[in-house]
Amino acid sequence: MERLITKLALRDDLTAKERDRLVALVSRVREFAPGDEIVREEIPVEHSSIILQGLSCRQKVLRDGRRQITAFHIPGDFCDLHSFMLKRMEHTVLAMTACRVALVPHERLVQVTNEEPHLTRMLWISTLIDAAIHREWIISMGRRSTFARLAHLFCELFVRLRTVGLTKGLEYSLPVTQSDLSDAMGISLVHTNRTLAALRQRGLVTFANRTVNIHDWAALQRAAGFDPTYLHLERQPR
Amino acid sequence: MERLITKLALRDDLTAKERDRLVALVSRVREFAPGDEIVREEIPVEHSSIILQGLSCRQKVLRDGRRQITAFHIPGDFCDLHSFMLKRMEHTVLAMTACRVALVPHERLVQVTNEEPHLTRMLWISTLIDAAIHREWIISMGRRSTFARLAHLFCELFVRLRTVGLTKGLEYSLPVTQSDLSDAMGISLVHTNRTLAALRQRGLVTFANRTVNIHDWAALQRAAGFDPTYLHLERQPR
DNA sequence: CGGACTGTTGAGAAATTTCAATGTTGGTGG
DNA sequence: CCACCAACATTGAAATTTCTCAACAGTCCG
Repeated sequence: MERLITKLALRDDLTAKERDRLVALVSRVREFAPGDEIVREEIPVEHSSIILQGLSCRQKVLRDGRRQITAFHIPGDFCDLHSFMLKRMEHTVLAMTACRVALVPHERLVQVTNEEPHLTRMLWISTLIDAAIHREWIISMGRRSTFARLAHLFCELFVRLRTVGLTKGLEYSLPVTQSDLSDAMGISLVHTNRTLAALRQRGLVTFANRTVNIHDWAALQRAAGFDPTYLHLERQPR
Repeated sequence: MERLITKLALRDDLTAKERDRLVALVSRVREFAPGDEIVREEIPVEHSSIILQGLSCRQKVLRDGRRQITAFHIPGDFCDLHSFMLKRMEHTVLAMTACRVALVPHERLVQVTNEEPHLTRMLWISTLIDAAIHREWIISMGRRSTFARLAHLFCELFVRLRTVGLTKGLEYSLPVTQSDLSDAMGISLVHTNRTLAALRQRGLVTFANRTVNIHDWAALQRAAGFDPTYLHLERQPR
């Protein structure tokens, strides 16, 4: 929870009361094993989930079996806050590692949004940033080379993980397979493998042993066309 | 404004007072010519925009000149409600036709969100649906053939326009060029042209004279893998 | 009538996928 | 401790998709 609060507080101050209300949202904590579905497509839910520990992703499997990952959720992410209002989920949220997840009953969210307008706006913002990340992915998939696209993802995750204290220097853990990366980038596994090799050879970044190691942060950003503005990490009173 | 209210009311009832407050949000109405920037990237704004008439898009131009369209905004869309909280915009909103736009000062939005929690949730929902549309685009760009991708776009726009009464039968006006479609789908102009020809030849849909004509709605949906659930058009009390 | 914008077509080049084989690693049971 | 298995990563090569370049046609409008 500390991480969620840290993230929200980046954008505007939270009062002690607001922090308390956030903490009180949680009804219980659940553990998921790698591969478990945290939220299953189609099944209406009565609570939203905050990732406390572990990595999860939002994905959709098409009828022909192809899979697309639309987002990664890291600790501190309110990963399906939107299910609070859009009960029917079109996607599955999948635990990629062991995950510890805080469950927030929707009726508590209704209460909080009735009583705490400022906190409501702060939560709203976090969903708006999710949308901004989606737009950046669309740009990546549409108009960036696979090389730049992968570089951009590594940049995005680096910045997001750093905000919640999950990087060490220029290194961070990204416990996914190359196949997962492929499904996030919309390319084939073979091509992912070759593009990773190219990123490595150019001395930008290495992805090995489920760890991302950035060799040249400035060059990586340049190659990716990465501009962190869209993550809205600066203070912006609401 | 009627269209915005229609759309919101699809999901849950709005009281007369809430409708009035929505209408009272608007400070003035501006007209834009085709090609005008309704919202310019980087420039902090003090109001949000509701499209009353005309077609606009959200786009980003990369340093190398390539362009990606991330969304189309149709009449009734609160096209940059998120700027209310994320002042710095990373994208430009461009008028593709002559547009009539209602301007909503951010301070009125703060007031409304302070005083009308239910209406706030309804507005929040509309941004969540924008995000759901983004995710569907990511899926399209990542894992659907260009054929299915274009088909999917035509399905999406058909359903969205129909909700605000802007279709006639299986036909609707889509005043964009093939080049615009290319920049939305992340493919080249030539390839767009050929894919449109294929859609036409297979008897699914024709795009000509800036008009989309659906020949076989069932087959088009099937080819696109289109499932309108993500647009959340059913009633869902909040 | 001419020019600007848009749409169409052909053909070679480049990116990406698919298929298929091989290498590597880490865990497990004997 | 080791053989073996499963999952993951790597590589080569042909097939396919998509892009780029380039030319030309159609339309609208001043």
